[in-house]
Amino acid sequence: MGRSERLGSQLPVTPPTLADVAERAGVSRQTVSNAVNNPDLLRPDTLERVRQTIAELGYSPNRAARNLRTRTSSLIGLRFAPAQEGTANAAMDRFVHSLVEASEEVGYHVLLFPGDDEDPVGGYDNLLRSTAVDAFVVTDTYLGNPQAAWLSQQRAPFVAFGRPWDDDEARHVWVDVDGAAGTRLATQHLIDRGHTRIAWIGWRKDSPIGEDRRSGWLQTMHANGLATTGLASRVEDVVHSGAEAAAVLLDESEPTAFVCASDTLAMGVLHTLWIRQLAPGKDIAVVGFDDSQVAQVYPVGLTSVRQPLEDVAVEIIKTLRALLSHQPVETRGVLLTPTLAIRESS
Amino acid sequence: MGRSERLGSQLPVTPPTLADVAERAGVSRQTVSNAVNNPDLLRPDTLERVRQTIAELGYSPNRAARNLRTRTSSLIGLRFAPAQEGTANAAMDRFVHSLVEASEEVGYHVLLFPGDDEDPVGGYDNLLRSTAVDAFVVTDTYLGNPQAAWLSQQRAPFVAFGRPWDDDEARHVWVDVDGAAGTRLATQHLIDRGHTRIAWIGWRKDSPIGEDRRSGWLQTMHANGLATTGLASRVEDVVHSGAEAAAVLLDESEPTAFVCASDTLAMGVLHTLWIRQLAPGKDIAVVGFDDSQVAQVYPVGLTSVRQPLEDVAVEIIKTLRALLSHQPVETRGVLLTPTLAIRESS
DNA sequence: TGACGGCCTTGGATCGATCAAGGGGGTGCG
DNA sequence: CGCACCCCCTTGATCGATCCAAGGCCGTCA
Repeated sequence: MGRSERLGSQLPVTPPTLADVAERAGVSRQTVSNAVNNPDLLRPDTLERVRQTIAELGYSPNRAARNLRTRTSSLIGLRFAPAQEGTANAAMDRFVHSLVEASEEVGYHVLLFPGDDEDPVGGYDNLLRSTAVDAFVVTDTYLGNPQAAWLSQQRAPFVAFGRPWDDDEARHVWVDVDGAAGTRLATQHLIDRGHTRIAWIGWRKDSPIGEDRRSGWLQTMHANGLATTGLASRVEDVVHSGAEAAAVLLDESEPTAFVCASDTLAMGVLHTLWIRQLAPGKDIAVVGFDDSQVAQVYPVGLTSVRQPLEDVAVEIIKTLRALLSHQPVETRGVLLTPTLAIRESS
Repeated sequence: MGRSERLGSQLPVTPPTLADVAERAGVSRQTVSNAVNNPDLLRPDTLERVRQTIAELGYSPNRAARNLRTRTSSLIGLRFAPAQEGTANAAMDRFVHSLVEASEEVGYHVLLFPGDDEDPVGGYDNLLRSTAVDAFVVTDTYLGNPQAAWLSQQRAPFVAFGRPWDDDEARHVWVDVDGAAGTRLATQHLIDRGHTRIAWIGWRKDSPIGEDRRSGWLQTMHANGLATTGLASRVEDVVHSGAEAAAVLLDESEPTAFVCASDTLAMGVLHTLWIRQLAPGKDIAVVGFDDSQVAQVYPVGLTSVRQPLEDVAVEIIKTLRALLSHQPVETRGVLLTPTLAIRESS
């Protein structure tokens, strides 16, 4: 029902209140409240009658009133930063959607607020002080970002997407994707395809995420008794850096395959291959990281490590609920394993 | 200040209320309220005193209480759908960020909720009934989508991003980007580069957006006295369709340039060029639409029409504010002009 | 008959900000 | 001197749901 009825009816100027429902159903306000929040307390027939009236009137509890009384908002704050121009990093889009879906499942909504590099905690502070959100999801836990520490100190409930790499003191809960496992997958995949000289193009050494991903490549190479000297390069995360690194590696070490820390870098590699008339997937294999739209749309599909962002979102919400209901959180961190989206480039 | 003080202080278990501030400042609650909302009503010295106390206590009005009393939420609802896998359409990401920024400027926040093709108005209905949001921004105004009509009927305030193509009855306000102007820019750009045989690859005829973009190409060609017969193709918005269309057009009509309705299709064209050993930008020019990350990251930078999403967001918020303050909205629709991001492919 | 438990009602207070009306003190004017 | 008036501030009621405590009604069982 609902559907056609809703299409036909028009919302009154002021929506019905709990008292309206109570009067119409011939019960007390308390009973209506119970029908909504503690159905078990009602006798089945009364419950049915109240529910019917609720449906007839199209009643829905006023959020503001409920929020005020219960001191909750059912809102989760998320600082929304757009993907950087000129990179292939499109993870945010998919993650946000997953988070919105997962939140909805348990009655939460996602509230976005802008970020400000000048005052990284300002947005959080405002929302917290005005009790506009119940909790936060923090996504940018990179080196030196004060948000997690600050939120912890404020005793604000939050879950981080990303490990507290640099901070052994951190006591907050987090969910992350095992980058090393991703590059292990990628490297093993290439080894299974018969490659032995597999190069790594990653980020600069000050990126713990980059070093983590690199370690997956390194481990797998060694575990398979393969040499790695002269096969690794660390550069900026921009296309032309990836292209240059690939050119140098090809000249000096003659790899037959590349594993990259990002799709952006992988695009650089593909560019170099194109210039040198080398066919990706045939002459040289390439694997990227993030399974961005670029990887999916590039004419020679780019094999890429795909983060299980849907699962990350579900895990985050699950943790958040435990946190908010003051249940003891059993594990401080959850590490999920990515998958490999295999395409023509490998 | 603020910053260092905030970092040092810890939020109390329950934040200070208006009454706390009032007592500490030696004034009444109403006076504090006025200090926040109607500073003009206070004598300068009183105002200063109250403001100082507010700063000392770190007071911020409780959202829920304010929302309840004023019957507003300062929240704008946006249905968040992720970019389709396998396409290059990354506009949502940038648009959402722009909207979040523009909202913040005027004291609004963006609330995301998931979409459901089964029940397209369900999410809107819930939020509306529970008075959780003040207004909506509707983005998917494609053919046959009942949202705009439904919201209009409910008298729910909303602004659409996208024209009501198919509905002459529509009386709601909207903001849109002039797609035809975009393809005019693209086509003229190619003509200026000396091209005369410029092909069009667009979407199927049932897409009004596609037809709009196509008309820009057509107009510009004719305005310059150039022939268009045999130079147009309408296909699905997937990479391989673009590739096939390009192959056919190259064989049958020998164009020297392509204007595409999307970056996805443009990628298809680039693929065909690659197979045929034709150099994009040298042998054949290509222009896409949307300035997606793919266009930016593709090794041969793809020239692409860029929608002014920041301006769209600002315009939407401006309109929304007028709508909510019951000011007469002077114009029913606003049409913004895109720009051309010129890269190596043309 | 009385005690008891299940189910509902009643009345009130509460969350914290805002609205609407009212009060006190000073000034100006007849 | 008295009254009107304005400025600045205060007071009580209100938004709608939830929480709490007390009690009523009815049927069952000892």
